[in-house]
Amino acid sequence: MADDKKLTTRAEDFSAWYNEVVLRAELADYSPVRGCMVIRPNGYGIWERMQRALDTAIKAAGHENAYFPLFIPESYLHREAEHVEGFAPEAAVVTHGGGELLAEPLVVRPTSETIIYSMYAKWVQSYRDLPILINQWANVVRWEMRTRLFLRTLEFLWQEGHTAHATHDEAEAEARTILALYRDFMENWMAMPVVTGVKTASEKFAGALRTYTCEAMMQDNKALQAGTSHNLGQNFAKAFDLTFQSEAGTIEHAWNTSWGVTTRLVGALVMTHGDDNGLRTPPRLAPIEVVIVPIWKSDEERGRLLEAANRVRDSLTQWRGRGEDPLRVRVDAREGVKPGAKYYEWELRGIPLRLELGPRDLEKQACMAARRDTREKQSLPLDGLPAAVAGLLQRMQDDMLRAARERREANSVRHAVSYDEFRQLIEGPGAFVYAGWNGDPAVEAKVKEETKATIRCLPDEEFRSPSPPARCLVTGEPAAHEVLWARAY
RNA sequence: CGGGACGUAGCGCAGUCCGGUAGCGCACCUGAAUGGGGUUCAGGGGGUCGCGGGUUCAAAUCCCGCCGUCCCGACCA
Repeated sequence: MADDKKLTTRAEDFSAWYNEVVLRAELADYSPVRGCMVIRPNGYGIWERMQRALDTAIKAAGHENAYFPLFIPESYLHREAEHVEGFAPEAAVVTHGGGELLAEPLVVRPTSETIIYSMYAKWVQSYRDLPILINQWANVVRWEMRTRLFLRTLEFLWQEGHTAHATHDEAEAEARTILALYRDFMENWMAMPVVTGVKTASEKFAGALRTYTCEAMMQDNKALQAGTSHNLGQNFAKAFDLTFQSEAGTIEHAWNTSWGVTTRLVGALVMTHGDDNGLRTPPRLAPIEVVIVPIWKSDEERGRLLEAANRVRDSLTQWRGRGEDPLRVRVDAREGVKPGAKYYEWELRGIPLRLELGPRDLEKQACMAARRDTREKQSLPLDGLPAAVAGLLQRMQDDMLRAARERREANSVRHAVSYDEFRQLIEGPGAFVYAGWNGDPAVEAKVKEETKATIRCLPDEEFRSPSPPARCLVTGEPAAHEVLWARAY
């Protein structure tokens, strides 16, 4: 039946809806190996846009790209006590090579701190060799028990930055700089607002001094950690003899940071912006921003309309009103597929703007423009079309961020007055709930146990309440912090 | 690893209780008409019914064993 074509609605079953969008928008597919994922061209195109934007920003912040090996000697993981505890259980280990049992097993990197800092140790002698600011684009493997397309796969793609500095303050500034960079990307490219802040001890990266996070709210009101930046202190420098001679002549351990974002961002995009018709992509991230659908009835019309559609495409792609960022346009000239079917398909795939061009439009020297985000249609004159389209795309970009922010604020509670009320909020539809915390890990654990909610972060200044709660939500003791609670992916 | 469900065409499923020639929808191929929001009609291709064993004249169906997947928990970007 025609019902096969319909998506499960978000309200009915968010998880089923999410999987359907990812599969049917051809972002990804399941691989023969459980928990791994094949990223299809449509999904990889979005990831490439993300990569390009992030890579540019990371380089502008003074970093260079390099590449370190996939295999890490197993003993490296064991050098930092907390790190091995965090990652050994989910490590994939190679025991054989060339048909022989290996003398030392090789771990497929779950993250590259150990291999990278062991190399930095060779490269650094003097404070003059610092800072080292390196980023790499790579894949990593973590043997998760349960997986989910894009959000948690056994293998995933990411960028991981690894820096070494002469002082704590410099490393701290670096970690904060990257956090701000991530937030800028998530908000201004992905149109996905995030709350930034610092993780609690129980939620921080294994081996870090402090972990900073970007927390996004998905449409089912669950939180998703979209990116992290760690001040590693001297923990890895001590484990890998990463030392330098200071200006004063003393031998010091370097201070490290590491930070990364992953293909999870593609999943975050779907769960932030998708609707009951499929994916919505903010124009800046869309591999194709505009699709032109010519409409014809006869062969004579077909030739005329295709020619017109190509002319419109050329006028858009050749326009330079956006500097070195030409409009990304595609003409859907397929025969045997009705226009309506094309509309549904491009909507499912999230193309921001559709231009319908039929005989009636051509007579009026106009075309019909349909926004993916609001599904509003308007007629645009072909004269001056590129500037109008670019303006419309920019407005869509802004509107999507605003809408996502409004949704988050509508589902955020500045602070719960009682633990009962808190539990009701968290166990109900779910939300971001800000509350007072006395700083005791036991309280954190108790709430997690009872409600499945975790402290997402101690939010940065700009996210805190104007009048923060004075008391700990659970114990009633004076509150040491205001924290953000949520159920999370 | 604990609790639950499922495994039949590329995808989604019915058929299993009560054994008797392998079915439906979508997708795909051919032809014609159609074409401004998922076209219609006609024809067609595609299956060791997860694997192995057993019962039976006869097994997708009943019995035994194995394997795999998904969902709920513990772990996580």
